[in-house]
Amino acid sequence: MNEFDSDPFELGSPAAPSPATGANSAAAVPRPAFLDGLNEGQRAAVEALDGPVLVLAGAGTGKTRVLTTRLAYILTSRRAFPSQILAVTFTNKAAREMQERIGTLIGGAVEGMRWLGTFHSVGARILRRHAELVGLTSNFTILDTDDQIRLIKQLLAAAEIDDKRWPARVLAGQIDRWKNQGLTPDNIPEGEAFSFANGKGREIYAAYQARLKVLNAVDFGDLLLECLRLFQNNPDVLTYYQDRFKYILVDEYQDTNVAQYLWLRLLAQGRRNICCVGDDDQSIYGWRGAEVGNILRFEKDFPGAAVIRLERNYRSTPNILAAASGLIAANEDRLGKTLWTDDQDPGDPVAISGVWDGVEEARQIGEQVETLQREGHLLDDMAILVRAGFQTREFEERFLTLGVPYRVIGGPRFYERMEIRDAIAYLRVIAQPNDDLAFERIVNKPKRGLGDATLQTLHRTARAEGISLARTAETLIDTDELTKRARNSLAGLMEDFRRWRGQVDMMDHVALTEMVLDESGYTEMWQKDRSPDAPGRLDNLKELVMAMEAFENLAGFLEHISLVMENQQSDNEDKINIMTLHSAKGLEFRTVFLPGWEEGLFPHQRSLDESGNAGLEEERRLAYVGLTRARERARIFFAANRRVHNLWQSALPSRFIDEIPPENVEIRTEQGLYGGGFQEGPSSFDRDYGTPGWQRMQSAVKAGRYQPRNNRWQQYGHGQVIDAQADLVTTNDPAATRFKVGERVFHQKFGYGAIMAADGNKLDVEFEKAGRKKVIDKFVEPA
DNA sequence: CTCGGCAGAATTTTT
DNA sequence: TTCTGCCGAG
Repeated sequence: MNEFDSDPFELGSPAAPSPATGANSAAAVPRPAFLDGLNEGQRAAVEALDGPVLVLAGAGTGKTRVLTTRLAYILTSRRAFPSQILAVTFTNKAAREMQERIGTLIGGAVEGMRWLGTFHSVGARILRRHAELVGLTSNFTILDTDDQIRLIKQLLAAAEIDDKRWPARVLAGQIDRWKNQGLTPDNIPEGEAFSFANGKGREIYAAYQARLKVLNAVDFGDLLLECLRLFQNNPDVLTYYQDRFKYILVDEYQDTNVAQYLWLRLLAQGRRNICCVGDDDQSIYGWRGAEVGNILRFEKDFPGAAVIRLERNYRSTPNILAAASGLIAANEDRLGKTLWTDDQDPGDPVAISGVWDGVEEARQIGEQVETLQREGHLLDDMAILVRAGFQTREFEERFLTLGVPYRVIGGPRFYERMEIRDAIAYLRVIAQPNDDLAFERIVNKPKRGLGDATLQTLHRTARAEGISLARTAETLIDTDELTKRARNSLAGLMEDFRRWRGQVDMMDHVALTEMVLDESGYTEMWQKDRSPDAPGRLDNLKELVMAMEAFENLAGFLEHISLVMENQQSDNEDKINIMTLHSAKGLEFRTVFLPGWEEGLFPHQRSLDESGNAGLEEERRLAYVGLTRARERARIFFAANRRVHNLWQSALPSRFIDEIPPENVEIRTEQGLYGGGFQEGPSSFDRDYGTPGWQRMQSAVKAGRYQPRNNRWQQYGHGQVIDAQADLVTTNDPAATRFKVGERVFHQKFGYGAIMAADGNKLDVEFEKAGRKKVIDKFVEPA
C-alpha cells in the first residue's frame, strides 16, 4: 500500500491504552465517573456508541458536554485509540475547547488526538499526505480571500473582462459558493454558469483552478473539495480512512455545507459510527452554504440511526426560554423541539425598550451596564450582541466616554491586517519561492522602484515561459528587458531572498523573521511613515514575531496562520463583551443586551432581499440564538432613527419584537416618547413614526389580541400598510421635507431639474443640463 | 515610478 | 463618513 500507511505516528503514543478487541472487554473497564450527573437524554447520547446517532441539542442543553463526554467514553472504554477518532468542528475555538474538556474529563492531556480539528484543518492534513494524487506537492500554500481576489483579478484582466462591471470579489464569492456545494467547473448548473460576465464565470473558474495548480496552492473550499476528489478517484485512500476512523463526531452539524456533508458521508460509510450533534434552530450560516437539509436527511442517509433530543435547558430563566421558544415557533421549516426547565423562578421578563436613536440606545445600555456593575455584576458577565459590525462603534464610543472597559470580539482579524500579511508574504516567498501571489505582494514593498511596468514584464515573461515570477526575475536580471535601475533593484532583492533562504535551517524562525523584516527595509518603511496608524502597525509586527515563538518552525507557523484566522485575545481584565450575534453562538452571559431590533437591520434587509422567506427564517434563528445566550436577563432595544453612513434612517421596530409572547415581556419605553413632544423630535415624528409599529404593538398587547406570526402588516392594517411602508423608507433627516414627483428642484452641482420619481430620500431627477441622476433629497432644494 | 487628488462605493454574518 | 482604487501630472 501507500507510504502513508506506515506512518510512524499511526497508532498513537505507546502509553495509549490498547483498544478493545471484542465487545466484552469494554464492559470490563469500570464505569467512569464522568458519566454520572448526565440526564437521561445526555447519557443516551453518550452511550449509544454503535451505529449512527443524531443528537438534536437545543440551546443550553449541554451539547458540548455530550460531545466531549462521548469522546472521553470512547477512549476510556478502550474502543479506539485517540488517533482513530475523527472529531470535526467549525471553529478553531470549538476544537480547542473540546480538546481541553476531554483532558479534564480523563485527567491529563490526551496525546494523539490529531484528527480533532476544524473541517478545514483536517482536510488540509489529509490533503498534505496525498497531495501528489491531486496534482499538488505536500507543501502547498493555502490562499486566503485576499489572495483569491487578486488572483481572480488577474484572470479577469487576462480575459479582458471589465472588473468594474464584474468585480473580482463577486466572482470569488461565487466560486466559493460553488465549492461549498461540491461543484467543480464542469458541473456547475447551466443557469449559474451564465450568471457572471455573460457566461464567462465557468471559464474563469476553470482558469482559476488551473492557476492554483501551477501555484501549488489551494483555497479554503479546495481543502474539502480536493479531498473529495481524492477520495473519489482513489478508492484505496478512501478505504484507508474509512477503516481508520472508528468513530466520527461532528459538532454543529446544522452548519455543514454540501461539500462537508459529502465528505462526512464518504468517511462514515466504513464503520458507520458517526455521531452528529446539532440544532436546526441555530442554523445561521445558510449564506455561507450551510444546508439545514443535511440534518433533516440524516436518517435517510443512515437508516436505523438513533435520534436523540436534548430539550432540557440548563441555562436560561423560564421567561427567557419562553420568549425564545415563542419567537422561534414562528419558523415553519424546523424539526421542532420544546425546551423546558425545572427552574421555579420565572426570572425577569425580557425587557424591550424603544429609544429615539442609536446614541440614546448606547446611552441607556451604558447606564444599565453601570447599574448592574454597582449591584455587583461583573462586566465579563454581560454582552452586547449586535446584528452587524458597524453597530459596535456606537457602543465603543459610549464606553470610552464612560470609562467602562470593553472588548470587541470578532472585528478585524490580526492576520488580515496589511502589515501582517506583508510580513507573512516575505516568509511565504522564503518558504516557497514559487509563491507568486506573495512575491507580487512584497516585490515593491517597501518601494524599490519595481512598479507596474516591471511587474508587467515579469508577468508576460513568466506566462510565456510557464515559470514562476521569482524564477522569471532571476532570468530577467541577465537580460536587457528591464531598465537598468529595475534590474539592479530586482537583483538585490533576489539576492536577499537567497541569503534568507540559506538561513532557514541555520537559525531559529523567530530570529529569521526579525532579520528579514529588518534587512528588507519593511520595518524601516513604517518607522518613516508619518501616518497616525504607523506606530500601531509596528506594534503588530512585534506581536507577530512574538506569536511565532509558539511554533516549532516556519512551516508550522505558516500552516497555522492560514487555517487559524481568528483573534484570540487573552486578557483577564473584567470587560463587557461586544460582538455580533453570529460570533456569540455557543457563548452564554448572565445579561445580554440586544440592540438594533429594527426592520431592515434585524431582520437585515439584505437577507430578505436575497433569500426571501428562508432569509427571514434564518434571521429569526439569529434572534433566537441571541435570546438564548442570556442566563438571567435579556434586554432588547430598538431605535426609531439611526445614522448609517451619515444618512439618517428611520425604521419600525423589528417584527421579531411582536413575535415574542407578551406575557414574557416588559415594555420599558418612557411615556411620551411616542406620544408626542419628544424634545428633539421634529414634529413629523409623532405623525409619521408614532403610530404604526410601536403603537400597533402596544395596543395589540393591551387589547389582548396579540397574534404573532404571519403577515401582520395586513392584520392590523386598516390601510396602514402604506403608512407602514413609508416609515421604512429612509430620510436623511427625519424632519426633512419630502418632495413630490414633478416638482422642480435645484441641485448645487447638477443645476435645475424635475423630479421623475421619489423613493424615500432618494430622488430620480431629470436635470436640464446634467441629465437624469439619482440624488439624495438632502442635496436638492425647491427651485 | 511615485505621489496626490478625486470619484465612487460601501457597509452582514467567516472557516 | 471613510476607504479604496483609478487617473493624471511631475
